[in-house]
Amino acid sequence: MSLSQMDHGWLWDKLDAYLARHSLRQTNQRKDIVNALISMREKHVDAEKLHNAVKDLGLDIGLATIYRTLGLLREAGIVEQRSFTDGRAIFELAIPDEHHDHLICIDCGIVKEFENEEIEALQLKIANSLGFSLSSHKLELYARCLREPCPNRVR
Amino acid sequence: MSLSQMDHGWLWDKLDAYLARHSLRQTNQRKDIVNALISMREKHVDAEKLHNAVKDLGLDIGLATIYRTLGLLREAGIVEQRSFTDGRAIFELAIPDEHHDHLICIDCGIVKEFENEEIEALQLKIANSLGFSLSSHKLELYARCLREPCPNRVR
DNA sequence: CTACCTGCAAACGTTTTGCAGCTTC
DNA sequence: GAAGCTGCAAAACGTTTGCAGGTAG
Repeated sequence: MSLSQMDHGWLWDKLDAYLARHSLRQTNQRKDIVNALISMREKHVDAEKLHNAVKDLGLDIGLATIYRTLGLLREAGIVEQRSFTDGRAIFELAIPDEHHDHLICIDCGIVKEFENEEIEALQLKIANSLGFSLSSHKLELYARCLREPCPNRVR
Repeated sequence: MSLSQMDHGWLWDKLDAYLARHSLRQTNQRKDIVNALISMREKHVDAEKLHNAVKDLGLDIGLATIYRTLGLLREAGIVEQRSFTDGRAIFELAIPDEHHDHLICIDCGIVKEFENEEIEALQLKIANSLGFSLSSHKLELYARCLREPCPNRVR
């Protein structure tokens, strides 16, 4: 077992369990894609970025398989799917007990993560008061850096 | 001035101001699209629904113009663009001082609106503590009706 | 040997764009 | 009459799917 596999033991366990439960196969492509995903610096990746990361490891996997595997990982609860501003889907490892929300800079697009228990509690309360049981939520803050010009700006 | 135009005076003022400020033209299509948007029962519409509403008024406007006008209305601060679960863009009138967030039923897709000052205040605090000035936010709760089966379910 | 999986290319649904003609100012 | 605007059709975009061949269990 490689180092990165050790760091993410929960992930491989979860994947194995999901595959077994649904009578799906362990394939090299799936392992390679997960390894590429783990090794990426960026936490928020889209299918194309992941495809490139896989290629950079010298592997040749079709984009369709990337999409199919990301869908599988989402169903298995291993990644979360988001969307932010543009149309494309963004995926992120769903590390157990590490829920967080996102603040996105409207100048440079940088994504900061934060946690706030108070807001989480209020969300539960709101859903209940409307007669619903909360399943998940999406909270994104769009904001501008207080220092001008934005120090993260690239363009 | 029609009744619906009276009800939405702020909107026409805002549109006129935006058009003037950017040296853009007043056209029948733009007025017709805004009127169709105002007259719709559904608060959350996509481009196709709006296109159909326009057609139902006996008007013949191209889908491309619907998209272009919705983009203009967004830039003018007259509508807000969202996305919810599926890929398509959803638009909603951005009524001044009537901000709200959304709870979406994961069974039937019905959208409930809610407001919560406490959460809004916490968001401001969080953005500031991260060194940002909050511009806008998106909060969506995905939840399941407490009564089974979901009374809103259509399928 | 029976699912299941993959790569490829084609299809998909939504949104954008190039262009020729028309409208607004 | 110059600058915008529109409709149309075609293109673009990210994503999904059908299929023929390959692979895991």
